[in-house]
Amino acid sequence: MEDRGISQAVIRRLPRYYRYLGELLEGGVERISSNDLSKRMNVTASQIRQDLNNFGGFGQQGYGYNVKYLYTEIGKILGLEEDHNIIIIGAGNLGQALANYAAFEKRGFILKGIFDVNPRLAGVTIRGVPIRMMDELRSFVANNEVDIAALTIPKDKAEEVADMLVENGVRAIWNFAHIDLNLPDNVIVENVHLSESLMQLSYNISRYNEEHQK
Amino acid sequence: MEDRGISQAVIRRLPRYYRYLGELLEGGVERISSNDLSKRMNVTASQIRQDLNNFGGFGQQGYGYNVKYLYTEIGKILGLEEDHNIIIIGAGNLGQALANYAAFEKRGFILKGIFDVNPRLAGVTIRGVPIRMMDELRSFVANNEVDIAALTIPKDKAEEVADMLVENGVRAIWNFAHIDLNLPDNVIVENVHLSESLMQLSYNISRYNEEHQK
DNA sequence: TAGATTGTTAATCGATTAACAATC
DNA sequence: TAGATTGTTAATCGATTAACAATC
Repeated sequence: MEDRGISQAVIRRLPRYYRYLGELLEGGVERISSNDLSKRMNVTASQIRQDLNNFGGFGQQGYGYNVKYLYTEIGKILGLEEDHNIIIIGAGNLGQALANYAAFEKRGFILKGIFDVNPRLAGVTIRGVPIRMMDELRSFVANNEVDIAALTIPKDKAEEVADMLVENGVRAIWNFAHIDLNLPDNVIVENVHLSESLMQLSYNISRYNEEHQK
Repeated sequence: MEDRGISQAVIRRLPRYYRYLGELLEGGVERISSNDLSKRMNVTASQIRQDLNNFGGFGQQGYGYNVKYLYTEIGKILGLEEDHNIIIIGAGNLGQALANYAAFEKRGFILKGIFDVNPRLAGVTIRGVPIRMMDELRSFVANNEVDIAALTIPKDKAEEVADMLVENGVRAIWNFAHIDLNLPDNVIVENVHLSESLMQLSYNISRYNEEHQK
């Protein structure tokens, strides 16, 4: 999945802008300049203006940005106006954590199904959604509109399951398995590799200790 | 926490090299050239060689890289040779998911404590580690060697807890709360913002749909 | 030795920052 | 109007890729 013109570096920053604007909105702040926002967020004002102007001119000279308006517009850009049907494959702790993450629904991510191999979980319900057995997955996906599949299963099953999902129409995968999925170009994959994040942390600890001759 | 000279862009790629080399090792592959590795990993051979040469010359002209040796060296760079004592604050699904993630121990991340506010979890044990109540946290941290604290608590408590941890000697935080922690420069923070990851996925879906006039 | 492949320098590309004219 | 702040162009900085001499 390659991209039109806007770099993923910019995209990765949008949710953070969105979060800060949401907080400002809650705090009753009506408008904000790129300069004030830049101080809060620890980025340059220039970067904020450059990033936003990839999508249009949301501000007004001499005034700044209307918080509510900008918040809404970034939400639109991020696709949070539309609903997304999501299923979770793997009802282990991580899968359940995602399933219970209530804030999802607020943003239009609607939990449609949870799947696992463990028969003891059959019929257990999370936020009103029953855990189904894996052998139902194929027909479920084929017969329901599924926008996003979150994969919280062991890495040795991930590729196989992902292929099957894609075969049956799923076009976006949120991948928590420790593997790089090999999928057609028209499938969008977002990886969350927790162990890699932890290793990056570990690296930075080592570097710090070295510098300070622990 | 700023960095010596090696960019975080490079650091972020190291765990991925490490993963691929681990797989090659398991597969019994003895040596590999930057070119072959680049094809497997979908990066340029040039980038691999540049990245590695930030840390030293691990290869040999005409031969390539010894898989076992390179794997070990990257492990050292990432600090996986030393043990890291880790505690988890917040024993919800996400906290439990991390606690149960057995592969951590293999990499030298040793679970020393789990904390939660919920009295119903008091004394419950995960992988031999009892869940303790939050009011014990301060003295636990003060009296035990804690290298990393994983924060899997709601965002409104995160800042306060993080401050307390740092006050009591914790120098590295793996932050899952949806907030940017404001901590001294000598504290290392690694953020995992799942909602931002999901929004990035959502953005890419929207973009794809637009391009194909859904 | 000839062939292969690294380590490293140089060239290119992209992203960030600075500057400022436009304009509210 | 004067002041403030954007949108946008230009300058800088950093990261990636290409090229190739060194060398195993």
